[in-house]
Amino acid sequence: MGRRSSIGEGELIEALSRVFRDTGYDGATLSILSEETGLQRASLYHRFPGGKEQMAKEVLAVTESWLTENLFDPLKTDAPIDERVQLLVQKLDALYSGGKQACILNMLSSASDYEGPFACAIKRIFEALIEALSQLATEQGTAKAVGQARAERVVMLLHGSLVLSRGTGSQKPFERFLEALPEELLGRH
Amino acid sequence: MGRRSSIGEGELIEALSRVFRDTGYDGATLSILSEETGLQRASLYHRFPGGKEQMAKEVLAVTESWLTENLFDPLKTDAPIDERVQLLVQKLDALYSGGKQACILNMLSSASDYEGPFACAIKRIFEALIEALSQLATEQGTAKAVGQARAERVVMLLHGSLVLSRGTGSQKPFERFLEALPEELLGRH
DNA sequence: GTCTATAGGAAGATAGAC
DNA sequence: GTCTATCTTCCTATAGAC
Repeated sequence: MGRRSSIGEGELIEALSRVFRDTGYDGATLSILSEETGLQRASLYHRFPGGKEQMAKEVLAVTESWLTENLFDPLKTDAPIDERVQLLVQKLDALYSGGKQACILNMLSSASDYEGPFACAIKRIFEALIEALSQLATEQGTAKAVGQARAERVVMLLHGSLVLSRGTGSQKPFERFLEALPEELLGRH
Repeated sequence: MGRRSSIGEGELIEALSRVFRDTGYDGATLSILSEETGLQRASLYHRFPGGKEQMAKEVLAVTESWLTENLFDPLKTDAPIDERVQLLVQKLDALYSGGKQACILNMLSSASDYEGPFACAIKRIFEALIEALSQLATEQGTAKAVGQARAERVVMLLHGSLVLSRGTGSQKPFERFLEALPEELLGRH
């Protein structure tokens, strides 16, 4: 059990996520992680004996379950399809702060020792995201293959818009993506 | 003037580009850069007194002029539009090795001290790319705003497909992007 | 469970011989 | 223009007190 001024488990992972998301794996030094969590290096090692690699792994694990509970599952209600697509738009807007923040999946893919530790979780999350969108896309009678293709395209547009927004220093690409999302996913041109 | 066994200017920048593209800015240590170029640390500092930051800057500068000469300008011929779009597809396929390689713009955007040194060049290259595609898109009588939007979308899809291909460990997303590119850019649905 | 202190090594960068 | 050798700083990780 923690002492009085300890940081909570939730806030801890959240702070680590923020650092990995903003600086990437190699840029996330223990000094920064220590500063942002308010814990000393040694305290971080007590909580994560595996060091930085374990921290990133747990961040990814929490990200995965967070997305499942707060994005994928809420999209599975029996509310009208347009309502759920609007929910998707709002959630993505909040998740990436209107395009100001990068995606941790992209940032952790850039790890120099990428082969192995994160690849599996990242792949799983990408596929779960596509699957969730695919279910939305096919619920109005659209053929499965078509819905799947649209879902994959939306995921491409999402991450491409984030890359472009960061690269150009403008939130507009992400905003335009969000605006086009319903048409892209449901195929109403 | 160089000695006999020196690496050429072109190969030097090429080797540096490869490292930055594959490992990101923070992951590109001087040890790796030294190993991949065949030059010792001190030799690299003789050529780039500004250190790693100057190396990345020059890599971006060369990337920009390379793209201008080998991609943007060749698209400005008076050949049939479909022929030029096919050229674009081929060039992109080669540039990213069929989706196996990441984009250096995305990888250098992830630098921990991103503010400043690279932001400007990266932004310029993104805009030049969009502009080049926009010209292609509007040459068949399409409205300027529509062509611009399509060009931006193609750039999003390009980078999104690269992110997705790396994240899932499959070249298919990039391949599907290349296949859809002509329709996306010219709007023939 | 958190801390201070420190080990041990790799990072970026420089000096000076050739 | 390239090298070996070195400097300083920062890194990851551990030891041990509280």
